[in-house]
Amino acid sequence: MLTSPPPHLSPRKRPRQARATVTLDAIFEATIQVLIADGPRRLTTTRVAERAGVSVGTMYQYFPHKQALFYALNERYLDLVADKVEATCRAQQGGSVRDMVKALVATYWAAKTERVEVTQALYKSVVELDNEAMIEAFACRVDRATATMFASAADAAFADLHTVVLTLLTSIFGTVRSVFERNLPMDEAEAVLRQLVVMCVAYLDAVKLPSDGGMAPDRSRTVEVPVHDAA
Amino acid sequence: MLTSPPPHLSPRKRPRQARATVTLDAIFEATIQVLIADGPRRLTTTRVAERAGVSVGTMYQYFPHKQALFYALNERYLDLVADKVEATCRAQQGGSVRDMVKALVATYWAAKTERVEVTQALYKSVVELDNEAMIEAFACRVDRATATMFASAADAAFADLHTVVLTLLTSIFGTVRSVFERNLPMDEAEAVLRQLVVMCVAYLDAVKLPSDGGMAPDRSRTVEVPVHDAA
DNA sequence: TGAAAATATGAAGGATCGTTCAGTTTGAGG
DNA sequence: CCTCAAACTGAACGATCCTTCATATTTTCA
Repeated sequence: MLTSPPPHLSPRKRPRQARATVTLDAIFEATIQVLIADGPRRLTTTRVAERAGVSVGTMYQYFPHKQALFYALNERYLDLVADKVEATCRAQQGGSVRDMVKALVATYWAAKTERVEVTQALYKSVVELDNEAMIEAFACRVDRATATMFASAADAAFADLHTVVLTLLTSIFGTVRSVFERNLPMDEAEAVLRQLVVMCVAYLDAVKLPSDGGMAPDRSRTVEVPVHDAA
Repeated sequence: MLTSPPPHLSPRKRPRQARATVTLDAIFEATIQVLIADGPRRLTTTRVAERAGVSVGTMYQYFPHKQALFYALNERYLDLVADKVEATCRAQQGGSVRDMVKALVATYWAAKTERVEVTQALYKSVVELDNEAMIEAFACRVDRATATMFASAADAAFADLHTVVLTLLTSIFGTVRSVFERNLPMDEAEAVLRQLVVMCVAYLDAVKLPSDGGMAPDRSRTVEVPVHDAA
């Protein structure tokens, strides 16, 4: 969590006892289930509470209002995805560009397909939520991890790494989202994904600096890419 | 409009007099404005009517309920975008792959940036709408036009045109959407767009069939790509 | 011009939903 | 076991909101 949520969206209190944690998890899971079953419009505080097996009042002990619940839910999810991407990036340090792209696409796709309905439900719950800051924070984490990874590539270097990474991630995330939106059948979806890897590799090959005949980039230590705050 | 909307979402009646047409346009425009100013959650039948300068009852003469209004609004918009893409595809018949990609990206981007707030507002209004069929219809039109265009390319041919087009469009549309979602500053957004073109061209170059030394594809007549219904 | 059709009005009904709070139950620590 | 804080309950309130319909106004056209 790079940035804490805006004050009006932050939780009321944190659970101190074990049962409270259980309750919170139940509320989150119930929210997802109601979102899937009834859609965002029929997602009601009462319905969520009922499904979670708690009373409405309990929800309001943790969240000042419905929006805060949504916010926390999405934040939880994005944090999880960011974790996975970061792990992948770490694992691919020093590898080939092709492997990096493959791993990146696979990781993101896996994270989104693990529970397809959840992903689609969350895409919808995002609406009407001041989630600019949240997305920004997510993007920041992923940008940084990806840039660090590509900076360590064994077989390529890039002049404008920032733009390259931005393009790559925007297109990967966007493409995956588009695949979900179009509701493509599995076989076509997977075909597009495979092609996406081809596309990204071809792109990186097109924009990489000409290799200096044998002088491989120094990989003796990990290059940390500085945080670049987009104003 | 390839498919008519599901019965429960179709308009109640069509305007027969001039003033009715004016009213309808006012309602659509008001919907957009309220969507932008107040967000989808505060978008109320009363508010829309008020902004449109008509009474609530008038709205219900044309739409059986609020959702139908949303549906019609989005359908209108998508039809417009599809029109533009089709026009571009027609204009690029027989050109080079690079020009085609450039034109495609430019057209889609222009359509979405013409009124940025509208685009973002509509992205949000789409939620919670049985718009699968609508998106499917849009995708169908655009897929077909794009496939026809690329089939006529002067400098390349493709083995699996269907998959290539699907990949290309999914990534272009997805990337544009992602750019909007991240709210990138204009200069970065445009940089990504330029890179996107590079990316697509590199991809097409990577998957095109090896040119048969001088035997250019027959461009004497336009090849119509058959409609491919995704079951 | 006059009647029929199309269009517009907006107060009122009915239903749902978010949120509160006074009171109860449960768990932790001494 | 006792006490206090933490956690939980759910009926009730107030605020909207969607939709209808009886009525009024405007346009068409014979």
